[in-house]
Amino acid sequence: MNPDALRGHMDALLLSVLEAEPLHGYAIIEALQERSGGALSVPTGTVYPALRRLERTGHLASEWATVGGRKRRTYRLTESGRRQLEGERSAWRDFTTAIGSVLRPRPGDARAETGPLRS
Amino acid sequence: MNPDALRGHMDALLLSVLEAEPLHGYAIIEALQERSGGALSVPTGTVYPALRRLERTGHLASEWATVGGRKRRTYRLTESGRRQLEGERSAWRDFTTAIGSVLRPRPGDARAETGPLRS
DNA sequence: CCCGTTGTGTAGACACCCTACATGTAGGCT
DNA sequence: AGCCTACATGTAGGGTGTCTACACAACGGG
Repeated sequence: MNPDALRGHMDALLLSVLEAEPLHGYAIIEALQERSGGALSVPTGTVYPALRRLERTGHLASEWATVGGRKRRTYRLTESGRRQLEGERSAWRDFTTAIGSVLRPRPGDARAETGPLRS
Repeated sequence: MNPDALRGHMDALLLSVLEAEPLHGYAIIEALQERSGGALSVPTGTVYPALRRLERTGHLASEWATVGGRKRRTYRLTESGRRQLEGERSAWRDFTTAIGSVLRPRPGDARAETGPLRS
């Protein structure tokens, strides 16, 4: 997966995996991989700063917890975050529609015509 | 359209509008707007450098032409560009599939349940 | 005792898109 | 004549979000 392609969609992904239940960073990364069928391998250096960014903008809130001697910072969606997620979803639809309509091959564009089409 | 969302998809867009016929930069920008139903307003400062990048990597070739006193640099797909376009299309499918499967709302995620579901 | 897994985090590099500007021709309007 | 819009190409510099690489730390198994 081209790293640049993720640009601007990270927030949507994070908000989406947190919609059902609060999770900590490490679990979020695993959830992204699992939900995408292994296609998404987001490094920690991307996720942790993004989570802090989303907390700073009020879309997430976090609490510390200790489980089995390990310290976790668990993030959950705020009300603002839920609204943001809806916006991201609609933006995603618009985005894919726009790009898709440009990318979709037009009839006659193929360099090797399949049909006869002669005269 | 969030500028960051376009990141990494510009090449695919340019290659795609050039698939059917060679075009010059200005016409490419108009074609992108038209094909996307007005959703894509890509500034010249994005398109011209991107076209040169694609020419440098061998996916495009260009010739100068003069039409009505105006000088145009007309770009066309190379064979390498056509192969690249196929790759970009398949990458786009993978990308939307991966993001889509994460973004798709799960049953039970809604904060306000519509059904009763009690007991 | 080392190593893999779990877990959080920062620093710096890099890539690419954007804003803003520079330059020039053609044609219409006043 | 002067001005404005459309057409047409291009560069410089800024911003910002993702990545690579690293640091730290606790746990459990071999």
